Amino acid sequence: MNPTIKDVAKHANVSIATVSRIVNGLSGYSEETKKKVQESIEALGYQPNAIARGLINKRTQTIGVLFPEVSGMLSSEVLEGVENAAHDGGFSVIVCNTASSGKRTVKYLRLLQEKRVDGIIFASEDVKKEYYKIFEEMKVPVVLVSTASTQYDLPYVRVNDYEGAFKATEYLIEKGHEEIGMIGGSYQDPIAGIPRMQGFKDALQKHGLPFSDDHLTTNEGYRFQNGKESLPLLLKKLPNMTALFAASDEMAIGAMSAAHQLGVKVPEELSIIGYDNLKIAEMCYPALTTVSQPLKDMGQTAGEILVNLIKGEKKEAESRYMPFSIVERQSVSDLRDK
Amino acid sequence: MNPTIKDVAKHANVSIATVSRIVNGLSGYSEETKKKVQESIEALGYQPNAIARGLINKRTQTIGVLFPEVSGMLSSEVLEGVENAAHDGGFSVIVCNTASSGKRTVKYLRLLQEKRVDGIIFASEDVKKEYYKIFEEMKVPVVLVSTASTQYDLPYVRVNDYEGAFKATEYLIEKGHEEIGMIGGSYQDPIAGIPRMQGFKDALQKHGLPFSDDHLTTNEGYRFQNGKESLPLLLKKLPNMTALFAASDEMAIGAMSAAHQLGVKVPEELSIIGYDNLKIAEMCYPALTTVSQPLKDMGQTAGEILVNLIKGEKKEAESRYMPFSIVERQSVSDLRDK
DNA sequence: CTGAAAGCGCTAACAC
DNA sequence: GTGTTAGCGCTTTCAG
Repeated sequence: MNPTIKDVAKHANVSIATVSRIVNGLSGYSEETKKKVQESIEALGYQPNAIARGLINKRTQTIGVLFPEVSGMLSSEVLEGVENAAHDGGFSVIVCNTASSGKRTVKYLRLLQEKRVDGIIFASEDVKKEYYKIFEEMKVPVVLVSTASTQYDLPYVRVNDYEGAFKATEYLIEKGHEEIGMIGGSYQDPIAGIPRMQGFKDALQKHGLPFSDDHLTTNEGYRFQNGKESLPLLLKKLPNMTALFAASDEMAIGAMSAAHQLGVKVPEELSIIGYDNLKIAEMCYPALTTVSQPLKDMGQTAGEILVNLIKGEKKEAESRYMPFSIVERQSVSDLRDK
Repeated sequence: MNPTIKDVAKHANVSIATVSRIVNGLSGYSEETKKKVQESIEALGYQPNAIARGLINKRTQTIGVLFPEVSGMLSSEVLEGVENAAHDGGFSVIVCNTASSGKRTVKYLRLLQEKRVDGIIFASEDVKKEYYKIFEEMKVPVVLVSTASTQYDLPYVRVNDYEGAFKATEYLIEKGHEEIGMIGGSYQDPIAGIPRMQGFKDALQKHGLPFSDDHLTTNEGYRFQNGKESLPLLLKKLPNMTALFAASDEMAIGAMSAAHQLGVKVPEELSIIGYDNLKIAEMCYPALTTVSQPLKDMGQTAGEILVNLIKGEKKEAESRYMPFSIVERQSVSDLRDK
């Protein structure tokens, strides 16, 4: 067995209380005993038991992070940021893969409750009533990242999707495009779906460009396949389309792939702008112009907010809109050049 | 505060021992008291405290996973597999980002030791002496994934890199290529570096093809940039090169990107085969032919082995070579067609 | 079948 | 300065 505080106390000929004080950097002992105890700790290879500590402090120094999918490129960047902030704040992070399943999510939340995590980061999904009830039961702070709750007042860290989509569309318009299509998400998705489509529409309208259902395809997901399948549909509805806004980078790259297959040249015949700025955006050819979400920063910020909330330094959490920007690469051509 | 076992006992008018038995599904109580207790549990919303449990059982039902980089596409797929297996086995997983830093790794290992994790998964890095010493101190099982230890006898889950590289090269040769180059890793890297380069050389030799330093560039890392920078170098050394084996998909795609810029057509003028089969391999254009490592499966398998080790079902861990395969897509052309 | 009590490793009063 | 002691919430003998 690992040595305990008792063993150290015995070895150093002091009481366990003294050892505890020294280990925790409190006051109340002479330099002499301190040295003695530290030698004993060294000699025995003593490591304090965080479990016992947690039992008494009611603090586990651990947070839980829930993702709909841990291997997604979006999630993994956010996770890196969260892990970073947590670690800096002295916390460990338990990852949970909800697989977008309500049952799994509830199961995980219960687990995190039993494990007495000090806080939770909830990513990329809508907060259902069941979840919120558990949050309340747990009485630990919760921070949303890359999502927001339509019904509950929970702090979030995200970018303004409406604005991002609006700007992306305007960017295309500024480049001289007039027949612009969009590969969108779902009208059921209040987070990434509706706002991005609305931003698109409003930008067209503001600039006096027409919008109809022909300008848009909706999709269940935001994956490569969705984009790849959407492009031909969109092209059929809008044969003169010169530019395209995709609601995610994966979709944009899917569309690019479909374009290659159809012999449509990007960006010469079709300009494409994506959304997210995943690592792949700069790896594809032509490199994708896209709306950049500071994914890692978002994770980091969410982690920091949570840590502050746990430490009680901030009572009320401030939600944060993170700045987005348009990263210009090679997938959009300027029609005004001609 | 959350209700404790005491509260439940009081509410149900029984002793805490009885509640404990019922909660843990042990025997020794009447159906009647069981019902009574369950109602109390329900009424109070009681959740057993895993911390207190862990203190007494010396089991936290938690494992730690160390990655050199959590946002890498390789790591994130492995992580998903690990998380899956762990969850199925009733364990939670704490992720740790070592950032390839020895200091950070040691710090994390200490942390995991304090948190009393039941086991560790160590990914993609060589096991240094310092690490191994801590593993021994901790007395918990360790499983390596996507790496192996040259010095220590630790169970691992990985693919045979030498074989993978050998087959990839042979694949190119079978397609009629004779001037074949390689973008490799480092001779300092005994895991992914040397074996893949050796496999490449040996395959050339077996088929009577020449090999010299001109056929290879070495790199510090396996990233997109490394590949992108390597291609021009290689092309200068080996102007007649018709095919290329890259030691990672990222490098392959980097090379592809450089080829596009140089006006070299893939696969018409230059065939490229990668290594890993990341999700991006099918997203790029042309879709990348590559050596597939079953990343998620590897994580899953490593997780299962670790769980078995912890549960004591298997005393000695069997290391596992996972099967690789060549996924044919569009980045390699068949010279014999002409 | 059920309860009392010891104790997991530690912290935090409270004494001396 | 330092030690004693009472728990944290739970499991597990050991009695009854």
